Amino acid sequence: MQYRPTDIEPKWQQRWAEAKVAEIDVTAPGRKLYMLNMFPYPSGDLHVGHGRNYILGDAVYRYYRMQGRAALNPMGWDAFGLPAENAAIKFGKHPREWTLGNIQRMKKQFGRWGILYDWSKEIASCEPEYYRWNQWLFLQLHKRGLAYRGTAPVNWCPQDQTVLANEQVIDGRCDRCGALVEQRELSQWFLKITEYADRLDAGLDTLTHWPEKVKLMQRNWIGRSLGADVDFPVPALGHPIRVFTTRPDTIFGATFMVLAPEHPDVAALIADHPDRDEIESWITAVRNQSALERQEAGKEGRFTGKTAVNPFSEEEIPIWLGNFVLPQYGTGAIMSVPAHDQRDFEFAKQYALPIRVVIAPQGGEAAGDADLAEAYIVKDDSGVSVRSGPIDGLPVPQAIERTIAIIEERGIGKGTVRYRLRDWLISRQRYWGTPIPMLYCDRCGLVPVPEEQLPVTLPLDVPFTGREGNPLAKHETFVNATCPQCGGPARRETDTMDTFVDSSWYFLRFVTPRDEQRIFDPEKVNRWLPVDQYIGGIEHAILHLLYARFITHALHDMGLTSFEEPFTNLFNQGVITKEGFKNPQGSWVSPDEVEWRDGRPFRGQEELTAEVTKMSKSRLNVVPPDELIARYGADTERVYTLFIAPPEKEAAWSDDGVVGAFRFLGRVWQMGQQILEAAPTPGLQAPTSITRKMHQTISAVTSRIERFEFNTAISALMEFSNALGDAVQAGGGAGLRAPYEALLQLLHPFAPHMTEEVWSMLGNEEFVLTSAWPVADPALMQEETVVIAVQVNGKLRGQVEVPAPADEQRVWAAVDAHERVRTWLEGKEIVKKIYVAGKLVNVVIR
RNA sequence: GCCCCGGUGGCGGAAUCGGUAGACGCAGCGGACUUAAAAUCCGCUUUUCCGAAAGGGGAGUGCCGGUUCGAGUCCGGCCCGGGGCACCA
Repeated sequence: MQYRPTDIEPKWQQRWAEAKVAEIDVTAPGRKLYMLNMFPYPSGDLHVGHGRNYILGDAVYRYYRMQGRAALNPMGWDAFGLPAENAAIKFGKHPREWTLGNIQRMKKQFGRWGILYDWSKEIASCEPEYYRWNQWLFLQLHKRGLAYRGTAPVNWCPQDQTVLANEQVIDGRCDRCGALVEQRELSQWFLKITEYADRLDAGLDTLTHWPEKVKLMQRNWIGRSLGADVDFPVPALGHPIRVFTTRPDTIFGATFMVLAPEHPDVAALIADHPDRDEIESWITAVRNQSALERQEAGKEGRFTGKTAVNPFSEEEIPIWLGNFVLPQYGTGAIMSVPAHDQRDFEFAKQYALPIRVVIAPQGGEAAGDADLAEAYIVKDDSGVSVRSGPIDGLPVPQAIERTIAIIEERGIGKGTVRYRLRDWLISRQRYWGTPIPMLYCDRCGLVPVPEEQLPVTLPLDVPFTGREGNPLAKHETFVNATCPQCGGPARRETDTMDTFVDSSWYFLRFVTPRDEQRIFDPEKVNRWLPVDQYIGGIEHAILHLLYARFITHALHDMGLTSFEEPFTNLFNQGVITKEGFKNPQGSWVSPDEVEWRDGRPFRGQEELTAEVTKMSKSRLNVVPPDELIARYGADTERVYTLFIAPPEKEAAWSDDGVVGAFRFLGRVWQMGQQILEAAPTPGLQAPTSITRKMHQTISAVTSRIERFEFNTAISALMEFSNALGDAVQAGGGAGLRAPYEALLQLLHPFAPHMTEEVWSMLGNEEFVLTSAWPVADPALMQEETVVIAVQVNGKLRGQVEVPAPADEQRVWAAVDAHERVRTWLEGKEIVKKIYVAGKLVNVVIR
């Protein structure tokens, strides 16, 4: 019988769905395992690039099931968001309808891949039964001062007509639509993630099973800096201006001060300046610049005409305004040390401000003030302080420490830790999101919606006319409400929440998804969380994972959970790439239209350029799974996807490469038919070499799955299958049933349908419910012979085989018995014999 | 600019501890089966030299140097590619 995946796959998929094999009772006993793939945004059809994430997760889940773990593997939908709204404007379809339709299609696709999820726990963030808890969470945060309304310069996307979080601005552009982001001063809702900056930073040290790369990205994002706050007296103001510096040791070199144009003292400083109007218009211009424009403008500044007093050198230093000083970081004011900071150096050169060298190389001469071509920057003890009074001669680290001590003794400041992290802006002026449960009452001001009135339901009857701001704001019955405090008229908040709020706690909801009384059942959540294995794309390394960690810490502090960190093991898979084609105008061309001439791609007269990029609809380089499955089956796609490359790496999809996986599965299938046909021969054992290979393979595949090395796990299975195939070829299937069944078991997480079918043909009970993971016997893994390499002067001169286990006597006997090797050794003095791991021995001669 | 990660055949990649580099797969070449094609199966496949063959020699993991009996793997210095952050004081 031929291997025909299309005949067998739908049958098993239906069987698994009917038997609800992945449904798990969260109160059932057993050693728990919480597996989770990041829940997707339901954007529509899935392609093979998306498949990698889910196929990988399913393989791991099936493996742990076979290991007997009580495994929870739920799935849901990150269902709010901008694309649904844009689709509504474009196609005239309600975002809800569009979203739910996509969910149905994607769910079907998961089924066709043979992926098992516990659908009884499905959640969609756009449903009131989910987002009411989003609102509840917001109220708890508000109660604790962790949600607040504040006015701040914010990122505004003119295209999407909404504000963006800092995390959503990439190279000064909106990460959704690519429009240049503008700065606007707006009153918005924020979550106070900065309150947790220190714990989010310190917590990274406990995440020992997270990729170093992700932890590093988070660490950089949080941006912890140690330094000092120092007050510089300003006679003209009557109060000092506080600066933050990470290099207090260079304070004797601080020859001027620079304030951000937004600094609160600026107005007072320039009040009597003769060119006040010019300075003010310059400030306005700088404030209206986007972050990108501000940087591209280069360093610009204005002199306020006032001075501050350097508290260490006691000199009067000029106070400048500078576009390169950020209002949001530190105190919005800096002491400038041009000799030892490149930015200050450039500013000093531009405006001819004094430069003073106060650090010299250890054991060397300090550079002359006028001689520097760039700032001299040393942060370790290869630099020492000079011309710095009480810290003269101290290496940099000690000089920093000493200076902070002096600052604190004199009461003019203190050692400080500062973070780059800013508060999380969650207001969105969009319709398709969770309404923020707040009211504006003319009499009582800002009033939270009482918990018992939740959910604040998102009205469905709104018109989608296009770009006129948030349609919610025009919905009369939504906007007009009653104040719960005074009973008077109130206006509802019409901003909705950033969808990253929805995804910052969804993994907690999966345990008790239908609980109508509370956000989750703490007892059950404390049993199942943290998530044991979280799997998703590297693009979430900062945003989602940082927000989820923040909310989990906050819920812990509310006494709702016993854990602070949500994800114990994290795995980030790499993207799938494919060749795409661009015409000379730079737009993408469908591969169907490409003609190859002399090995170069053309469309008509236009020569195209080929580019390997991330698989995506817009680049016209997606491979839809349907055709692939119709031709080769889902098992082939699964095996190929996992075999293609190490899963954390980027991988280029090759249509040619797929057949290798199909052939492999076909051979395993064919072998099954032969074994089935073989006459039963009682007492006949598999050859020792096959048994040994079986145990070696069990051991290899087990450890490789646990380490997420699926590509080599599959290559080990191919090797075993090749060896078993040779044995079947040589002696028929008789006696090979046991190793063959082990092969099926090991292959099952990767190719569940085919292995299930053959398993049942062999007369076994249903695989997915009953089959256990095989165990390797180390004693039976040992090779019977050990190969010994003989080296002379570092050159390999021959190999001899020694019966295992190899000992010295046997090695020399084997060398003697090997004519060629013996010839090499004759007359030479043996210097050293090295035994390695009891396996390979080199005899070294000099 | 700062930080991080890589560089191995025509290609994807393998090589738990420093121990026969190139497993496994794709593509390619040769062959079997077939009226033919597809499918399938078998063999070869880093490179170069000697040899009719069996077989044997040399070189080889981005470059230069070091440690070691032995280096893709460890150390130092470069070159190239990718990613993250980006005026964060």
